[in-house]
Amino acid sequence: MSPATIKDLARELNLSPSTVSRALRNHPDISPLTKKRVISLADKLDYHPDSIARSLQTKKTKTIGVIVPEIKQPFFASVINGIEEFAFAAGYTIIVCQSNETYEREVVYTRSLVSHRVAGLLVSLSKSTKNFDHFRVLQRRKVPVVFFDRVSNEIEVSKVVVDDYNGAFDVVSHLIQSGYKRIAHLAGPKNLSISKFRLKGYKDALEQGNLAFSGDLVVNGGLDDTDGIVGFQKLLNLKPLPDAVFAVNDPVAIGAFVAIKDHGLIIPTDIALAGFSNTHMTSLLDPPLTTVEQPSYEIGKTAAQLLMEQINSNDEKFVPKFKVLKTHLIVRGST
Amino acid sequence: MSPATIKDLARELNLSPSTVSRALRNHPDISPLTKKRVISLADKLDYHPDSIARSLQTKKTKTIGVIVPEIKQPFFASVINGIEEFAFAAGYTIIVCQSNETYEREVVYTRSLVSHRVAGLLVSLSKSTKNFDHFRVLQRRKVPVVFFDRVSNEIEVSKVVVDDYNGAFDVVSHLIQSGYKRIAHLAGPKNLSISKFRLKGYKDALEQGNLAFSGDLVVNGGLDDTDGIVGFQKLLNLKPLPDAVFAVNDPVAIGAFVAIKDHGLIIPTDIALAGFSNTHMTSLLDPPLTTVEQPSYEIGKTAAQLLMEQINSNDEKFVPKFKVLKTHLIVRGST
DNA sequence: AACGATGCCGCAAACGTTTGCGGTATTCAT
DNA sequence: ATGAATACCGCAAACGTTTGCGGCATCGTT
Repeated sequence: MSPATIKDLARELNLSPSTVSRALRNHPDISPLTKKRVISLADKLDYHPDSIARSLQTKKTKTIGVIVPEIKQPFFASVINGIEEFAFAAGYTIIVCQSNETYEREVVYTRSLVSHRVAGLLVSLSKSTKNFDHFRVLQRRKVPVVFFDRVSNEIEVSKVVVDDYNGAFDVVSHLIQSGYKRIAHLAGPKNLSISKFRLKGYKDALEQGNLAFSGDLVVNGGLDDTDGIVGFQKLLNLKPLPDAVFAVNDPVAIGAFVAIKDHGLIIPTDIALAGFSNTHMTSLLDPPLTTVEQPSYEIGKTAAQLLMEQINSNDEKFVPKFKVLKTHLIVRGST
Repeated sequence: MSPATIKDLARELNLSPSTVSRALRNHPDISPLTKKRVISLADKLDYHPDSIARSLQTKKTKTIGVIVPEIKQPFFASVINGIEEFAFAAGYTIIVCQSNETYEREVVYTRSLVSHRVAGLLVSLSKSTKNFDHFRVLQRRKVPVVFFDRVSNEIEVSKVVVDDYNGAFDVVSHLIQSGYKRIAHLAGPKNLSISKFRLKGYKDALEQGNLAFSGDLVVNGGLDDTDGIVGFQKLLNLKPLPDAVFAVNDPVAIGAFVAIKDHGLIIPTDIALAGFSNTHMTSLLDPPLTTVEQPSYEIGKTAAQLLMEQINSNDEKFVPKFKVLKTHLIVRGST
């Protein structure tokens, strides 16, 4: 019927609940004999400790919260994969939330996770959050937080990102060395760290390649494939068409990809195209997409790792760490 | 510092914890005035109820467990998306686990979720689980479970699947009507329901099209793209090559896709190819892949919905429901 | 024989809620 | 003025754990 409790075991064995509790956790105060008796009865009755009750007592919990913009984006799915693996190995479970790129749901979820007394939080910011008070609340409550991928420097927490700047710099440099002269950029939301750094890498690569930067060549948009489509439409208005496009990420690149094909242009002879992320499928396009590899699984893993360290450290003054993971240029047929 | 509790509010207002508790939940016994006082102090102190403590008392919890084989598979990511949306709207949070296709982790996770006293479980079976005792335990404990996509009829619970049989039947019929005569099938793990039904649909479509079924033309494998690659290698041993391939799902189809191209064969003139799932990217292949649309988001949504119904129904004898969602053939360039 | 050390175990409080029951003051009808 | 009804609130127990402290035997030492 209803699950067996410690009291049930105690009654059955003529012991006190305290003794049973200690026996189950292998406390030295308990004799080997009673330990055996307790344990054998425990799995005879299929006893499993009520983690709710335990959490209430210890004021600790073995679950961590994860907030991502969207689960279905392959990048985030892969990050979650990494988080889950690491968390599982550490005996933690993860509760997954998606902000759907909205600020409101992000704060609702942080509240909810606080209510759940999670041991820590792993979050990648929604593209529309410009206010960070909900994270300051967490800091006051001393619940560890680490940002990944979409980070902000308004909050002092550990962060793990990829080297967006150098990734962008490398891929644009590659375009330049391949002879392209008018390189456009489909940029992401301005307030996102990834957008800023990739734009900066783009600019600096142009400068180093002695190519003039022109505001006309960068169009701001979102992060989805539809943004790639409308972004490319805008580029079509330019007098001399760009001969290359660097998209802020793979979905946008894919959008541009179909838009380019729809316009009858040939990749990479008419126009080159490069993305960012190395989504699994981009290698299967025709031509396959040049992009920069983003170690999504590792991002998740090291973010979880950083969080664990912070959870297990009772240092009064924890100094946030900042990890940037190397990217890796992958040259394929699209450039 | 440490979060405000109901006792803190009570002390501050010279009330009893019971009154505060009732005031917060808008209990009719409490005067409008004290309700106002309580509520205003509550959000002044940024009070949020401790759901741990509440769960211990009410023996209910507002979280549901989700077990999938792998998060990073786009299909499951999309299902989780649907689950999360529905759960959020109902005030529930989800804790996500991946079995990594292993039986052992599946049982570990069911135990863990029981310990967490989840309100219910949503699970898609790992391809290697042939024993179902861990679910019988859940039934004895009366915790609602619903299977989705990867189901088993050894356990009597609600299930939601897509119409694998007709989906397969339709796509193979389409191949036949397009004039293909030697249609091979890259099948999935034998014990999986989806494999069985898709194979059956394949067979019946052949029969109805007056094509002989031949065991040589079906090779068994897994569900990943690598399985598609090795599966197609095996097909190359056949005397007259097959002129069409129906893969058990899109990843396998993609594996076959690259294997076919590597062999210099042209799709669809030399050989046709069809998949199953309508993974977002398959439309971008060249040629784009014919496949059958699987409403992944809806699967998640209705699975969550079924679970909620069961959670909220205190019917003694709950009769499991079985929902099969329509599939939809999508004909593209690969056939 | 007396003493301290050690091994093993139970008592009781606590974690933050919820809830049945009872109690007091106020109101209303008579 | 008396009674009953009503409005509002507190007491105390409970949910299933964990843990500090103290207690009783037993053992070894002198």
